[in-house]
Amino acid sequence: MLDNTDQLILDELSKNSRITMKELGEKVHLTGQAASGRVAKLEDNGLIEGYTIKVNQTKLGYFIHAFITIITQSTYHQPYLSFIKTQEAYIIHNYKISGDGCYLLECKFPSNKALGEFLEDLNKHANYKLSIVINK
Amino acid sequence: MLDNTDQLILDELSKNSRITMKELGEKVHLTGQAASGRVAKLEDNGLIEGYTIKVNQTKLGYFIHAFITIITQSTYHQPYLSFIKTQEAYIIHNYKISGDGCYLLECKFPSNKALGEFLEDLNKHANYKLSIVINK
DNA sequence: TCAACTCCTTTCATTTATCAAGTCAAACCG
DNA sequence: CGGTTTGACTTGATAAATGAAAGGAGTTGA
Repeated sequence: MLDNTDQLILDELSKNSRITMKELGEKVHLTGQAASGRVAKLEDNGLIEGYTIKVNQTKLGYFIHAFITIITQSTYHQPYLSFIKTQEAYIIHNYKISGDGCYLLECKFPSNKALGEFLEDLNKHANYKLSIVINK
Repeated sequence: MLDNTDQLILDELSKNSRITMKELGEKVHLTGQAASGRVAKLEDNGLIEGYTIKVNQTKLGYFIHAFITIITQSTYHQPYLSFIKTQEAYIIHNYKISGDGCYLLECKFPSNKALGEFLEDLNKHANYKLSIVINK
């Protein structure tokens, strides 16, 4: 269902999704038209979910990247879930997890002040453990 | 340094990085050439770090998405770092963190068997706490 | 006021994408 | 075996996007 050429196409598009179909074709030894057809199939199959960019969050002013493990006191998660919906600017992902905690929240903040205020509000709905990303 | 139009451009490219410059221009009320110029500047400034695709990992056969908190016994992290370099197929990100643990490892695995073997090898170099992603 | 700059638009030549046939090989089936 | 079907690719023609050059409008500062 997914041959070596398709794999190469995914690799190339991961590296540069704005490559022309002609160039992509050259890299995988096809014409642009054939490459384009392959890509269309990968989209139809749902393997390629979308085309996006990598944005440098630090240059956007988000200097803090954090993971917050959430432990909700009660079995009612709704207050927490409602809360984070109001904080979309800071939230990158909210993963429901098994293991130590109920959720793993990946966030970004412009300053310690913003982080502090966020944690204060968060604490009304859940307990947490904070991990700040230092690197990579 | 970054005006509202630039912000809109980043939003549009995040949603679809393969949009044509002409279409992008229409969305932000510029000509294609002007939009193209803006994008070139965003690239030069390093705000746009690259163009990529979102791949459906489940359809690629990676059914398990996990976060592993790493606690190295010794202060010497090299054995762990060398180990994960040999496991690139499974590693999405390796974040150095402050807080509970030394690293936060985001990984993907095709099966519980692969996960199990990975953890067994990992345990030779570090202790860990495993969280499996259930959702979102 | 003038010059230098920035940012945008217009125009045009070039490149790229797209659509419609047409080719080829493998698989299927009487 | 021969014929048909199917899937994946190529070729060729046309429409669309891109990139470069020229120029205009607004801003800044001497």
